[in-house]
Amino acid sequence: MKVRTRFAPSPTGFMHLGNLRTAIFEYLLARKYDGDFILRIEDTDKSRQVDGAIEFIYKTLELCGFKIDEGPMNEKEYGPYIQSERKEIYKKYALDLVEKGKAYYCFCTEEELEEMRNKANMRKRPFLYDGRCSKLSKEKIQENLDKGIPYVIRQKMPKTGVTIVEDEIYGKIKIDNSILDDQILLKSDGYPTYNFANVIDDHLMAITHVIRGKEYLDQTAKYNLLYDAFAWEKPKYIHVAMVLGEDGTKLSKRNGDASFMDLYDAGYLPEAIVNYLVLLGWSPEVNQEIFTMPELIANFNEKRISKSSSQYDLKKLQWFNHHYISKMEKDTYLNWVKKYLEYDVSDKTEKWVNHLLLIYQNTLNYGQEINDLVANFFKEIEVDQEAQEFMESDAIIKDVIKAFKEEVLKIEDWCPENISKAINNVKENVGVKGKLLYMPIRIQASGLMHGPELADTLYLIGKEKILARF
RNA sequence: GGCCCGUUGGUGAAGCGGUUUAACACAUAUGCCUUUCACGCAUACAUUCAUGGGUUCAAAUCCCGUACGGGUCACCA
Repeated sequence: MKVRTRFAPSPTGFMHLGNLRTAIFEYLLARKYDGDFILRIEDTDKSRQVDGAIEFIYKTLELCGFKIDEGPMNEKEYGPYIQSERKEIYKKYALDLVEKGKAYYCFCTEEELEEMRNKANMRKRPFLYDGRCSKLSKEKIQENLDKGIPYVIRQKMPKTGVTIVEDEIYGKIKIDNSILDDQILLKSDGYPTYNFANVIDDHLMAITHVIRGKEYLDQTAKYNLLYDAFAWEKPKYIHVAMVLGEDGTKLSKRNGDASFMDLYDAGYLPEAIVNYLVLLGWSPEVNQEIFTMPELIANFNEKRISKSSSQYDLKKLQWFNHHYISKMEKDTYLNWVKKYLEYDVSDKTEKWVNHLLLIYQNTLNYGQEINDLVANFFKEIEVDQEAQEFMESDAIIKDVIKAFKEEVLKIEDWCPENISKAINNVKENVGVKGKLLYMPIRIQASGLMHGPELADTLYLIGKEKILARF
């Protein structure tokens, strides 16, 4: 049987890293077995719709390098791939279950349910629907239907026994049937519930492996009962533990935790993000951290997904990103990093800009950081206290400054090579070397004690400005 | 509260009964390199695997209890 996995997000226009990681696992599993990767949009809650969300999801997955074999924007035989367009399908299957006596109409109102809930609360018992509507006579049901009374369809759950859930990661989980609610399959607005739509779609779309968050582990008992009711074969379940934020709590937009797009906009490369995320809660058998997509596919083994949740660590992501940036081709790097440069460089030559950006390729952690790194070349000189103290630490420093200015005046072709020679001449003439030679020049020129290669720094500042500062 | 799951360092983690004095990586610290600054490189960093007990000649690895953390109990996904 052909392996088919699916990524099934809600169209909220927001993709947090836990979500993306699930997509990565699903994608890798599909590719590893030469299977299909399907995108399905779960929009059964009309109130959470966001315009353009589907395009957003496509864009995100595309940036990550995932090829979607089937989905709303490239439909195949299993469509439609948007749940709101499959409304009639769910209804048909829900009714089918009613027919078989495994589900029933429920006409209970919000108020009635509220009352039951309160009673349960008072007795400190979890609320379970008492199944009163399952005892309605055929005639009464028809009567209610004719009157147009709103209804939901609920699944009849067994009251005794246990349901076994088999998960590839967690093994066998036993769930007591007595805690299972007669779950709603079809809501009164005619839309299916998430759980129901999932089972129907996964079966109809021939999904073989369901990868999802661990928070669904308990719910899987209900899924299994549904598969049993239809006498359908169950997919393999792979529940994955959560990704926690940097503070160890749940990832959330509110906590300011980054989403994929936030990171992308800040200048994190998708391949770095993917590489980082795949190693959160999964480890390969080989001792290797940097992976290309084909390597990932070859090395992926769903059995090695971790049982415990893992904490997101920006520093490590930065390390991956730094690595990928420094490995970029020169031209690719320049085109990429220019998107993040916010300074006005219209009065500079392209040569100058490229030189500036290139010297930071091995330092840069993320695109937007270029603005911090480069800032000193766009503002007036400021000498901090430490630098000031250094300048006063030795009498010879004044001679270095003076000698260097003389050397600068002699330079005709202003380039890093000639600047290096000038520095060397100062070394010979004044008789200083090392820190005492380099620091005074650096501080006098830039105000800072650190920065890129000195000759490059001076070159970029420009001859005129240097002369003015010395 | 009931039920389910988890617990190896600041972080990601390997290990799954004996070549483990717990791999590797990030972070951190120190040093080296570069006549400066970064990059890079090297070294250090858990006497111990939440905790108590048990099984065993031998346990991070198996079993039980406890603690802690998380999840779940909707006409939300």
